Amino acid sequence: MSTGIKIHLNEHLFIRDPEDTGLGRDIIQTSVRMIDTLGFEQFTFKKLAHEMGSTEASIYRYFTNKHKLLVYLISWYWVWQEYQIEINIKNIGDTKKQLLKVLDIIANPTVDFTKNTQIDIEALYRIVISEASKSYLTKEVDELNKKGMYADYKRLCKKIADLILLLNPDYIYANALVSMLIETANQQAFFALHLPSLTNIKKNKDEKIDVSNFLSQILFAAIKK
Amino acid sequence: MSTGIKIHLNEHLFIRDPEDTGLGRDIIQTSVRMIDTLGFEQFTFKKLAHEMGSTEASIYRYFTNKHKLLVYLISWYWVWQEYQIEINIKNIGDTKKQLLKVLDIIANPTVDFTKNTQIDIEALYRIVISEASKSYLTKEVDELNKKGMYADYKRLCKKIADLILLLNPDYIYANALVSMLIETANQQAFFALHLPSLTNIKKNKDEKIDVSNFLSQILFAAIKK
DNA sequence: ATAATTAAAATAGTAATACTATCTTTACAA
DNA sequence: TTGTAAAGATAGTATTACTATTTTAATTAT
Repeated sequence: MSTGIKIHLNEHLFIRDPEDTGLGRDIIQTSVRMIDTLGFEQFTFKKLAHEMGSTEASIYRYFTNKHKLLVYLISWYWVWQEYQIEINIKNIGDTKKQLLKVLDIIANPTVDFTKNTQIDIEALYRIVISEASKSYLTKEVDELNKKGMYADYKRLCKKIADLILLLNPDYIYANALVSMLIETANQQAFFALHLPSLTNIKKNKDEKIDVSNFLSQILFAAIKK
Repeated sequence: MSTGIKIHLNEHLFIRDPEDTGLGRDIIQTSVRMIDTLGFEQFTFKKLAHEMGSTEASIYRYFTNKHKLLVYLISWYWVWQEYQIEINIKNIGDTKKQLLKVLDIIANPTVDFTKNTQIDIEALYRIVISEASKSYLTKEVDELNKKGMYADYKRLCKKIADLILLLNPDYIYANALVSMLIETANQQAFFALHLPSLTNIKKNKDEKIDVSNFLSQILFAAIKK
């Protein structure tokens, strides 16, 4: 399915496009693994360079700093999600069923997808759960937003909001509802793992967390006429 | 109303209780102002010490590191919120009206409250909006949780969930709903300020952001039988 | 085939961060 | 007056987050 797709991202996200070179792809691959295991705060370019057998200076030719690399990775994820959603709903006629599928993909992104050769999607999904909000929760947010760094996330939200408006054109909170649902998907997954008393979602038999029922209950209750 | 209340927090949150000494209170007061203006990443104990006319070493006698100080401040905020909620709903008979008041307090915490002499609540609220999730989005979360560092937040959520269960005892997602609503209140306020296309909430005439209508629409739609 | 260009490695260095340690001064209490 | 604890003063360390420079290797253009 997603094997070999090339994801092109806003050029402000990097200095040199990491998709273009072996070293660039290695930076992405290795940083995903390392941020997943170390957490974003403990992750450094020095450790990354050491792990890759490269140098700090080489990495700085691709990304100005580790925060930009995080923004890049999260953006990559949203583009990948948009693609997954697109190919999975295009043959569904009913808008309500399309939305159910969308929520399922958002809540269970690593189920039922073909392995991507480049990026460890399961690790990236864990990064999204724990670190995604740090990509915008920064004093730089307005500056970065002006440069279009959150465009991929915003486009994904808009597409889903448009589906909602198809079902209920009078609903005035479509954008808020969508961003809430996406953020909630990751947040509740985090709570299920670390602060279980804040949620009702539990691991199922396969040790997986499925927030999609909660999300769809909220969504369809909210937009009911 | 809240003038002079002394808020007592889990003793694992600090080394020496900052409420006990002048220097301690100064640390809290000044750090709230500085984290608000600089953002958490740019804020350091060195800058704080310099601003206070004290020394780094002195601050380290109160908090092991700046992250713990953040956890302390956020925890302080939830205790303060719980208190605001308590005194504001105790004379309301109807549970539904109580919940509406709760959402109003969560969404508009700085409206209609008596000034606290110690802490700049408006600055602290801005910190909550931009930095609160960083208090738990860390690799240390399980360790900190075990020590009870998130107990105040969890207790607040539980109290609100109990109100919801009073209205609809069969609702299976009460905890998830509450944590979603609280997180959403701050998130949508952030989006309204910095990523407006992700929300439908706009500043009103007084330049204030009021998410409470959105929250109540979601809440009551979700728990409707 | 050679020269020109570019990528990346190797090395070095700096300012700031996140601490830790120690010693002195001050204050107040026993 | 002596003891104790808080806080100030000072110093120092390892790590972080970079920047700069030089060298080597690989590609591409002529």
